[in-house]
Amino acid sequence: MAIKRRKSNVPPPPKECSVTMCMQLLGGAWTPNIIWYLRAEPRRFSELMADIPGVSPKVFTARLKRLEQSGILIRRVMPTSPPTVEYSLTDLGQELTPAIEAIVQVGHKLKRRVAVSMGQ
Amino acid sequence: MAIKRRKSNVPPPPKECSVTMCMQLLGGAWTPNIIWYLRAEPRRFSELMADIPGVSPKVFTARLKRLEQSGILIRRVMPTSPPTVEYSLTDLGQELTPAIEAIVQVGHKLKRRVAVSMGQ
DNA sequence: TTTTGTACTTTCCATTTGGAAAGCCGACAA
DNA sequence: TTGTCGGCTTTCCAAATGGAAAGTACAAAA
Repeated sequence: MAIKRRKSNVPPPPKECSVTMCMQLLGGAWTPNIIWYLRAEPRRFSELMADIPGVSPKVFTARLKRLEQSGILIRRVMPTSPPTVEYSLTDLGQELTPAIEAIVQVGHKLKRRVAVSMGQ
Repeated sequence: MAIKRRKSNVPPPPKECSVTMCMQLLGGAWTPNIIWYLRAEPRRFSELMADIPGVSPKVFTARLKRLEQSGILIRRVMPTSPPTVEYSLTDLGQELTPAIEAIVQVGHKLKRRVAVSMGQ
């Protein structure tokens, strides 16, 4: 029996994939965490790194650099001694916070699922 | 000059990182695309794979399996011949669609940024 | 009996990722 | 002159990732 292939009536299949483009930013280790900790206020390099235990300076600076180049965050060198560097989200970066909030929501439920399935 | 380390007054630092937990699901190649194409209606294996050009069957089934085991989607074998398999989002999976919509939004703007910077 | 269709699975391999550890730089304090 | 601080950078390496290509299983149609 032949099966008819249903045509998709899903809205617009994103042209040249916006999803993929944005996920190449968010995808690497620690990236969403950085945005999460910057969502309320600017934060310094060492503060942010302490917020996110486990990240190495190499990966951490790589992420910050990529996010800056993509216009998600801004890097400001403060005229202190020794110089300190402050990172903050741009408007574009702020648009990602609802995404990360939804991700956190689902993360919570995933944890409950695991907890429940381990409880029996 | 010593610099005072500002204490974070960001809300709750997610305990045992919900962000990271959920990103291990969403992180792999093609994962958000699968959710995107399932958000409106159930869809068959080969349909979904055609929706997402470039994905290999190996990676594709690996993603579907992981998403099923995490309770993001449901796999139903239909009593046809040859058997067909239909995938659909669970309620938990539906909670991810706002996240992916926000990601798409930012993806659009990233593309415009690139387009503009190439135009001059 | 051979072919077709659907949904995978397996093997192999190059590339990418990211962790650990150590080093670097300029300014200032001791 | 040596040490300290903040913010990185570099090197090395093991593990994870994902693509290509081929194979599998089962039922039905030809």
